[in-house]
Amino acid sequence: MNMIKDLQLTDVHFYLMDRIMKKAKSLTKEVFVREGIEVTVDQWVILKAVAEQEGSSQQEISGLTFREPAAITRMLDHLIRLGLVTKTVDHDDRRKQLLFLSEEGKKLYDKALPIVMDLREHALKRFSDAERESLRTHLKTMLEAIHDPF
Amino acid sequence: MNMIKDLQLTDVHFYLMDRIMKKAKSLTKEVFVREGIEVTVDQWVILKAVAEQEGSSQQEISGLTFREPAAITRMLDHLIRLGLVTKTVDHDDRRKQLLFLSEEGKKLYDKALPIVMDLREHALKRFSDAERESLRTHLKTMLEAIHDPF
DNA sequence: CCCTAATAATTGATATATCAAAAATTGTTT
DNA sequence: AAACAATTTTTGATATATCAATTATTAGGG
Repeated sequence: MNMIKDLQLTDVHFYLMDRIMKKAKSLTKEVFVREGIEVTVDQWVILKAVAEQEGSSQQEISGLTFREPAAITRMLDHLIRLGLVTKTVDHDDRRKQLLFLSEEGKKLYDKALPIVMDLREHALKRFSDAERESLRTHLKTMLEAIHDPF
Repeated sequence: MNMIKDLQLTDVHFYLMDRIMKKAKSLTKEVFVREGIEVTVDQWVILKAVAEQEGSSQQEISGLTFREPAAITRMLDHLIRLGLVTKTVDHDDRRKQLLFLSEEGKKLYDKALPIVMDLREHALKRFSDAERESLRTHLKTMLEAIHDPF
C-alpha cells in the first residue's frame, strides 16, 4: 500500500529549487545591468561554457549546458551578433562549427566571472564548508536517482 | 582578502539544481504523454495552483507560482482554450478575474496528481526521512540567503 | 464629486525552450 | 564508388519568460 502525501507546495523540494533558481536568475540579471554587463543570464551561461572549452563544437556546448542543440544555435546567433563569440567551420569535419570567444567576449568574461562567483557565495553565505558539501552530495544523489528508470 | 574559487561546473550548486529541474521537467513531460495527460508541465503547475486555491485572482496565482502576471495571462489563455479552467470577473472588484477548474480540469487534476507525487517520490527514493528534511532545510536556508541584499 | 493614485490584467517586443523535420556532411557496406 | 545510415547544425511551429506600456477599474484627497 503506497501512501504518499501531497505536500504543501512550500515543502516540495522541486518547488524550493524552482524559487531559488528564479531568484538567482533575477538577481544576476539585476547585478549585470547595474555593472553594465550587457548579456542576459542565459547568454552568460553559454559564454562561460565556450570560455571553459574554447574550440568546442555546438554539440559539446549543448552537452555542457543541458540545452538542446537547436537552442544553442539560436543563442549563438545572438552572441555572434553581439560580437562576443566567433564560429568557424571545423576543417576536419565540416559539419561542425567550432566556437571561440572574441576579444570583446574575453573582456566581458573577465568582468562578469568575479561577480558570478560573488553571487554564488552570497547564496551560500550561511553554510559552513561541511554543509555546502552535504548539500552538494544530496543534490548529486537526487540527480542520479531521477535518472533511474521510473 | 576575498579568495573565492571558480568551481568546476559540476560542483556548482546552481548547476546541479538546473540539471535536476530540467530532468524533472522532461521526465514529467514524458510520463504525461505516456499517460495521455494532455497538458505541458508548465500548464500543470498553473492548474495545480488553481486547484489548490479555487476562486483566486490571477495575481494570487502569480504569487503562488512565481511567474509574472503577464505569463499567467497567457498560460490561462491556453488552459481556457483547452477547457480546463474558467475565468469570471469578480463582482466586488471588476478588475479581478477569478479562476476555477472546469469539470474537465478536475478530471485531469485527479488523474495527474498521483503521478506527480510518484515522480517526487522517485527523485527522493534514496533519501531517508531525516535526509529529506535536511535537504529541505538547506534549500530553505539558501532561499532566504539569496533574498538578502547583495 | 472630480481628479489623480494605485491596482489588475492585457498586450507588444524580445529571448529562450521544446520537438520534429530538413540540410549538409560524413561513414559504412557491399 | 553508390547507396544508405548516422551525425551536426539549422529551421519552423509552438510554448513560455521578461519588461515596459496600455487599458480598465477602483480608491483617496481636496
